[in-house]
Amino acid sequence: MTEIQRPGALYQQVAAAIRAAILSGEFAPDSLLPSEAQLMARYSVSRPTVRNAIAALRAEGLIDVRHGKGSFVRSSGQPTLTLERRISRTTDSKFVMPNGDAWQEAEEPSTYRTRTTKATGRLLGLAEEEAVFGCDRLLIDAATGARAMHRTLIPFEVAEAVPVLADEPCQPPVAIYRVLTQDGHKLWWSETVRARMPLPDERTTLQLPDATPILHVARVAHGADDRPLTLEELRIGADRAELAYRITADKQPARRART
Amino acid sequence: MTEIQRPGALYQQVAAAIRAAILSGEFAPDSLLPSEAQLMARYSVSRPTVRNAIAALRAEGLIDVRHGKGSFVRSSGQPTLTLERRISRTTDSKFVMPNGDAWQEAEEPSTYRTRTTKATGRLLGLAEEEAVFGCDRLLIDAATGARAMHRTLIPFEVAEAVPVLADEPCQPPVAIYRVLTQDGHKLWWSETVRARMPLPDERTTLQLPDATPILHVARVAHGADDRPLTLEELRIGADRAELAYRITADKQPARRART
DNA sequence: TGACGTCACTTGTCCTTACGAGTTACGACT
DNA sequence: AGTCGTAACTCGTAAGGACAAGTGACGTCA
Repeated sequence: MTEIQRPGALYQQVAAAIRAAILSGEFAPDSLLPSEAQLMARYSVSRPTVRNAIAALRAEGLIDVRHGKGSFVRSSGQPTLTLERRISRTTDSKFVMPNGDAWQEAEEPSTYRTRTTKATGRLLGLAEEEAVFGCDRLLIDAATGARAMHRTLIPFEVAEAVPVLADEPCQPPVAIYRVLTQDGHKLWWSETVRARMPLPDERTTLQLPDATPILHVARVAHGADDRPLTLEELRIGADRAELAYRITADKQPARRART
Repeated sequence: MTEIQRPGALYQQVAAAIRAAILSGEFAPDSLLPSEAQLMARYSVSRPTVRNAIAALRAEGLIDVRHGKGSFVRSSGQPTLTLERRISRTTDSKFVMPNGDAWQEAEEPSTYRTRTTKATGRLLGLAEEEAVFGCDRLLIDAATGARAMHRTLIPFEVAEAVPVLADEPCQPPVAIYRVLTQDGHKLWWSETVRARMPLPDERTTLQLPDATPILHVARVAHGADDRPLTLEELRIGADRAELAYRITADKQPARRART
């Protein structure tokens, strides 16, 4: 089991041996791996080689290393927080989101004026550098402790058409949906999901472990004429959260794929 | 601009300086960074320190390094392949998926018998180690060259109820939908989206660059009594693909969040 | 008994040196 | 003119040493 294979660089052989030992169950989840010194002796390699192998396994998200303690097999921990991306209406015409009341706001949401980037502008049907209201929230799931960054963007043009929004643009999403509906819009939403590695500031505010990507969800609320009204961005560590959608077949034949 | 900040380890200061230079635009996307030797001179540090800083930036997905050539600023490349996760029915009762005909199959799909894992069993409403049909496909997008791994799992019980499936279980998803519908099922689908770092074999078959997570989508087709019928898994590099969903408000009030 | 200091262990950082391997361009030889 | 080898660059791998910093246990001292 501790044998070293032929192919590739030495540190890759060491990494492959440790990886195989982990996947085979020889090293159980949450258990302590041999120390660097022990691995040096076990495979007869130098410390840089061992550290290089360990760095590779960290980048794969297989192990966690704690200064002064050692390397631990990461518990792949399937069960996570499932975010149901549905929106419902109650009988008294309020909007409700399945996970809505499980989140706690870590601090007062901060409102500000900002401008669209190329990406956010495209989603809102605006050019770059258009003025919008922004509202940032840091959400914490009460049960799991999972953290999420939430941002709402509202174009000035949309807010000005709805006095309640222009007056207080930083409201919870479901409240904004209600206001827009009362303004005569029949809402539907489009979401795009992306995954990427976090920037350093996202890594710290979301308290992410090594090699943990984030899910980046952009939800656009569409109203009359299918015009984009608001944009919500949700960023959450992919180690603890998954997204859930419901799909039903629509009747129109799909248009031809890109020409 | 080449100044080194105070906080943290030397290599982190170097990494922060380079990162700031990239984000400020001093180093444009796709441009060549200074070589390791030049960075050693610029910051008066040793080569391991420079390499450690570069390794940190690689893990963040900010740069790509090519052996013998140098380090390049990764073009953050927003525009990607958008996978519309919708399902439509044509007038002649076929099912169509928006991106369906843009994919090419890299090789013959392989059918086999396998068993559910804990995760796939849960999604199919089965226990662990239940026998199922499996069908793997490697898909390549004709336009962008993006690669995706696709797998369909069909429980024996479901296939046996539909002779066409038991006879030839490895059919395209839309064909399976049609067969199930002709068998009397009124279909709807649930999808769960996760992101994680790829395993080594996924890294190679999907040809992923460094620090690139994968999107892992599991789609379950539900039929009569909302019983799970089939499971499709799609794995694709998050550097080139994004998922798109459409949401409409449903009427039922959402149940209380977990107690 | 309690508090605290020390020590032995862990990983983190940083340096020096050496050579292997991929890339490119230049120049000499045919 | 064309071909090919070499040289000079790049990053990759590997070894050695030294010290800093976090952790936990043990033992001493009050």
